[in-house]
Amino acid sequence: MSSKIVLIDGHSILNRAFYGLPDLTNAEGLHTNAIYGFLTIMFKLLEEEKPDYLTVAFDVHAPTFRHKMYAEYKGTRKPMADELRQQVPVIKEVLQAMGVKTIECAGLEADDLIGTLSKRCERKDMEVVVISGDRDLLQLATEHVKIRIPKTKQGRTEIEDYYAKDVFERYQVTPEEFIDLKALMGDTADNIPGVPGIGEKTATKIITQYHSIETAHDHVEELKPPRASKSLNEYWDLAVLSKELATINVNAEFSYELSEAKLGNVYTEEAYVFFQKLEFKNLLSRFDVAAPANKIEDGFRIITSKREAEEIFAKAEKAQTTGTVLFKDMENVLPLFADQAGLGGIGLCFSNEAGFCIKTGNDISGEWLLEKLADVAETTDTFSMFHLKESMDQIKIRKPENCFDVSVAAYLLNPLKNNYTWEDVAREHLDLMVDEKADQEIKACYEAYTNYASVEVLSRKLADTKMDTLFREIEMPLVFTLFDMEQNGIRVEAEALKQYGNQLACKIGDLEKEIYEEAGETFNINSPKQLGVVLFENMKLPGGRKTKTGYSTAADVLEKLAPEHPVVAKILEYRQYTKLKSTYADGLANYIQDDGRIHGKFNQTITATGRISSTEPNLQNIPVRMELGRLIRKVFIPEDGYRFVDADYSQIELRVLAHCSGDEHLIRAYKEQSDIHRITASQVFHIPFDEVTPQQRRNAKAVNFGIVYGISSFGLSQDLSITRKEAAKYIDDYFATYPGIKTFLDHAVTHAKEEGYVVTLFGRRRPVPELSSSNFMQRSFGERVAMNSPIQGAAADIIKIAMIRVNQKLKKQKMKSRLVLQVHDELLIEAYEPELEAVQKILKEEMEHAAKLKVPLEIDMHTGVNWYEAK
DNA sequence: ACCAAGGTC
DNA sequence: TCCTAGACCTTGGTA
Repeated sequence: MSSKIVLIDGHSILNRAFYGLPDLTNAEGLHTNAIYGFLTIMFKLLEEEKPDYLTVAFDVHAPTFRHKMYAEYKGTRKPMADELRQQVPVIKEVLQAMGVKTIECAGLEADDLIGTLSKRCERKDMEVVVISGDRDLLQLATEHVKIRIPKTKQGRTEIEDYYAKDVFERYQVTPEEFIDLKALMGDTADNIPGVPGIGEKTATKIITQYHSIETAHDHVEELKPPRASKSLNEYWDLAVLSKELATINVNAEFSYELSEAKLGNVYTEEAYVFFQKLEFKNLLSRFDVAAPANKIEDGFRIITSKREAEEIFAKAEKAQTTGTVLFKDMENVLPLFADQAGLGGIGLCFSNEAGFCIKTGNDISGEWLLEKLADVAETTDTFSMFHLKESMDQIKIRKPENCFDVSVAAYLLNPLKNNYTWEDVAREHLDLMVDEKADQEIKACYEAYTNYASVEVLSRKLADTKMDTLFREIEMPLVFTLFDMEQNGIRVEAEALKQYGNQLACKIGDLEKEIYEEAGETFNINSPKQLGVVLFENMKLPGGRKTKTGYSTAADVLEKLAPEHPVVAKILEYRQYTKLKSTYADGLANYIQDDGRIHGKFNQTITATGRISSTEPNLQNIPVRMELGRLIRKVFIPEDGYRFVDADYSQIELRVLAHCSGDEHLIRAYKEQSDIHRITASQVFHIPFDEVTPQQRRNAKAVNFGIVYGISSFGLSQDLSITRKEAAKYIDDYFATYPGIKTFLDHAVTHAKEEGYVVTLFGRRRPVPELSSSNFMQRSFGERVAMNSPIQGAAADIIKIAMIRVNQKLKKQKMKSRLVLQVHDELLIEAYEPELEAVQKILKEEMEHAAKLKVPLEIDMHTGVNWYEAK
C-alpha cells in the first residue's frame, strides 16, 4: 500500500481559524483562537487521514511574492491583524513541540512549497492530501492529490474534498484549466484581479471551449458575449498577470527531507506543557500520558476507618493551613437526583506531602465528618475552600476570619472569567494538571491540595497586586454576609402572586385576540421572526432591517412605528404583560420554598466590575419603573411582626465620580445642593438655578448618566433623540464646566492603555484587553469600560462595606431584624417591629459612612408592609 | 447553544 | 470609515 502525506497551508488555515472563531485569550493575555482552530482542524484531519507523513508550510512573511505583486499593483492588501500576527510564532513552536515538520522558504509562497511537494510525492507514488482555505490550490488536484477546503457553515466546520474529477464536476474544467478560469474571473479573496466584466459563468464558458486564456485570446474575435470579447482584448495584460498570480510553481527549488516529516506521536510531554499554557483544556484530554509524573498523587490516601480519620483530623486541627472539599455520595443515588445525594466524603490536605480522602460509610457518618471539619475550621489558622459559601450550610463556621475562599481570590486576580473552577486554579496558579479520568476520591484529594497550596500562592499574588486588603476586609467578610442573605430569603405571598398572574393572563388573552384580528392572521407574537414578517411584509408597515436574523421588533423600533397602525401599540402592551407573567408571576412562583420564602443566590464571582449578581431567581431586576410591573412588589412581604426598611444611595456613582475626579465644581455642587441634575443644568447651560426648565434638567440628567457609562455623543444623542452634533455640544459644555472630570476620565483611559487594567478606590482591578484591539469598535468599548469600571466598581465596593457592617451590627446586637436583599445601591431589611428605629439608625449610619469621600454619601430610606410600599 | 427581547441599577 | 452608553439575568423561539 502506498504511503500518504498531509500538507497543510499554515497561514491559510490560521487565517480561517482566526476569523472563524471568537476571540480567545489565555491568562497571560495572548490571543489563542487561531492556534486553537488550527489545531482542531489538524487533529480532525489526522484522525480522518491517518497519514504517514505530515508537513505544514508557511510563507516567510505574509504576504509575499505573487500576492505582494498584486498588493503593490492595487495597494489594497490589509496588514495582518496584531491579534493574529502574535499567534504565528506560537503555532510554529507548538508544532515543533509536537514533532511536526514545518517548512518555509524565502522567496517562495506556501502555495509553491505545497505544489512542489505534492508533485514530488506523487512521483514517489504517494497519496497526497492538501489542506488549505485557498481555492487556488485546486489546480494541484489529481487522481492521487486530494485538496481539502474547510468551510465554516453556521459555526460548524465542514470540509469540501476535491480530486481532479471533483474539480471538473464543480467547475467543469480540469485542475490545469482552473488556473485559466481564475485568471479570467479573478478572485478577490486571493487578490487575483481577473478580467473586468467576466464572471464565473462567462469564464467557464470560455475555458471549456478554448481550455486556456492564450487560445481564447487567439480567437478573441469569436468570443461569444461581445462584451467578453472586448474585455479580454482590452484587459489582456491583466489576464496574463492574473494567470501568473494564480499559477502555483510546482518545480520550486528547495531542500526537503521526507524522513523529517515522518509522523510520530504528536502528543508529547513538551506539547502538553504548551497546551497547558495556552489553556486548551479540551485538547488536553487527547494526551493519554496525563500530567508528567506527579509526585503529589503518590501522597494521596483514601481513608475509610474512623480511627485513621481521627488521627488525620487531630493533625489538621494543629495545621497552619488546611484545604478542604466536600463531595456527594453519588454511588447510592441516581444521577437525576444528584441534589438529594448525601455526603460521600471529604478531601483534606494540610501539607505538601499528603492528601486525604475520608469517605462516609462503615462507622464514619456524614454528621461526624462535618463536625470534625467545623472543629478544624476553627483551630487551623487558615481554612481554605473553593466556593466556601456553598458549603456553609453543611460546615458551621465559627471563625470567619480564619477562612480563605480560593474562588474569590482567583476572581479578584482575574474578574473576567465566566466561571471559576478549582481545576483552573490548579493549572493557572499551581501549574498542576489533574487527570480528568481520575476517581472522585483522587479528585477530592487534588481539590483539597489545590485549596491548601493556593493559599500561599494567591495570597502573594493578591499582595503583589495590592488587593490583599480588599480581599481580607471586603470580599471574605462578604462571603458570610451573602450566605446570611441567602439563608434569610425573602417572604413571597404565593396566593397573591398567583392572582396577579391570573389577571395578566386575562389581559394577555384579550390582547392576543385583538392582535390576530387586526393583523388578519394568527401567529406566534412571541416570535420576533414571525412578528417581523407579519408587520413588515404582510402588513407592509414601513421599517428597515436591523438584526442579523431579520427585522428588529425591539420596543424602541415599535414605538416609532406605533402611529402607523393600532396593532403596534397592542403588541407592545402584549409584550409587557407576557414579560411580567412569564418572568415574574410564573417565574418567581417556582422559587417559593416550603417556608414561604424565596432563597435566591447572590453571586460574588460573576461581574467584571465587582458588583454582586443575583440568580435563581434574579431578585435584582424586579420591576419598579412602570406602575403595572411595580405592583408585583406588593407580594414581597415581611414576616408577621416585621416591617421592611429599604434604603438606597442617592446617585452613588456620580458622587464617586465627584470624589475620584476631585473636580471642585462638582464637589461644591454636591455640598450645596441636593438636586444635582438641576444644578448641573444650571451650570452647564449657564442659567440661574431657579430658571432651569424640566427639559433642561432631563438633558442634564442624561448627560450625567452618560458620563458614568463612558460617554459618547452617539449614545447620548440616541437617549435624548437629538442630533449627534447637539449631543457633542452638551458633552463639550459639560467638560468645560467640570474640567476635573475630563482629566479624570482621560487619565483612566491612559492608565488602562499603559497598564492594561483599571483600578477602583479600594484597589479592585479590571483588565481591559479590548484596548489593544485593532478593531475600532472593540477599542472604543475598551475606552468606555476604562471610564465606567472604576466608578461602578468603587460604588460596588462601598455598598459591600455597608452591607457587611449592617449585617454584622444586626448580629452583634442579637437583633431579629435581618438583611434580605441587595440591589446594587439599595439594601432591604426585614426589621422586627420593636427594632424598627434602631435598624433605621444602623442603616443610615453604616451606609453613609461606609466610605469617607469628598462629597457626602446620602441615602433615601422608607418603611412599609411590603416592598412596593418600602421603596 | 444562540439570539432577541426586556427587566433592574 | 467602523455606528456604539456601563453592569447583569431570564425568558421564549429557533437552529
